[in-house]
Amino acid sequence: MKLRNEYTCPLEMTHDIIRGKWKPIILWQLSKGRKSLSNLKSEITGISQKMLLQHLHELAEHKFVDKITFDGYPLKVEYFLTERGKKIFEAITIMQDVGIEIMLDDNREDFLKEQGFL
Amino acid sequence: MKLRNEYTCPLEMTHDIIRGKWKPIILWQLSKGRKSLSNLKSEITGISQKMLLQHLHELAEHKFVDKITFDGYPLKVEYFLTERGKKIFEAITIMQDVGIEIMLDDNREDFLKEQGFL
DNA sequence: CAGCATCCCCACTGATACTG
DNA sequence: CAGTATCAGTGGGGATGCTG
Repeated sequence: MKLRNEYTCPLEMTHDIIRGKWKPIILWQLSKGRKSLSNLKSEITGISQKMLLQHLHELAEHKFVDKITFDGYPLKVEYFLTERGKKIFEAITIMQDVGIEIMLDDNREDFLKEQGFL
Repeated sequence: MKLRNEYTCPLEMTHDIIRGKWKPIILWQLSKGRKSLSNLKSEITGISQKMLLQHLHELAEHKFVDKITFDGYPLKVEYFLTERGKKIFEAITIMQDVGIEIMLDDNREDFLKEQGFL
């Protein structure tokens, strides 16, 4: 995700970092606890490994997530939210709530029930 | 902003709507009160009229903002946040806070003071 | 002042194949 | 299982000019 050259407002900074298509869902999944790459890949429908890694790197670069690498085979890595990551997760929670509102407006009540969001 | 065909989670819905480069700043500005198009244009540094209108339309389409059109000349229109708009504005406030954190990490304290964010 | 139409570029994304 | 490299499409965003 390319950052702008000039910022007029800190909000723009955070937004540029979060804008990626899969960023919020990644943060959402990580809020549930530590996850391996393959965990995340199987839990996030439709994401490719490349995008997952790319977004994880960008989130890590700005300290929203961090990871632990374990020695030995098979390879083991765990990703998790930093304090900063937990903080914007609060924002993501609000987005989730609003999303439910929108889908209700859109008559997708059945989908929401089916998926356990209601 | 193109919406996906399939959603696995309401969060993705909200995110797709907010993703646009200028959406959060528009919402931020509107949180201060009703604004005309030219108000917004002059307050948001770098935005073109085309993008401003496009993003306002998309936000209106999903009921984050609404507008009042007044009769007579010169033309007068006022944009404002809906209840839903005020709700995600809470999320945007958090993003602003985190943005300040990030800029502090990045030694942009002087910029933040200069702009009145500290 | 508010709003629409067009043209163009580049960044984001996706698919696929390969390495430790 | 974790991670990198390359290539191709596409749609988001910028510039500009026109209309009521």
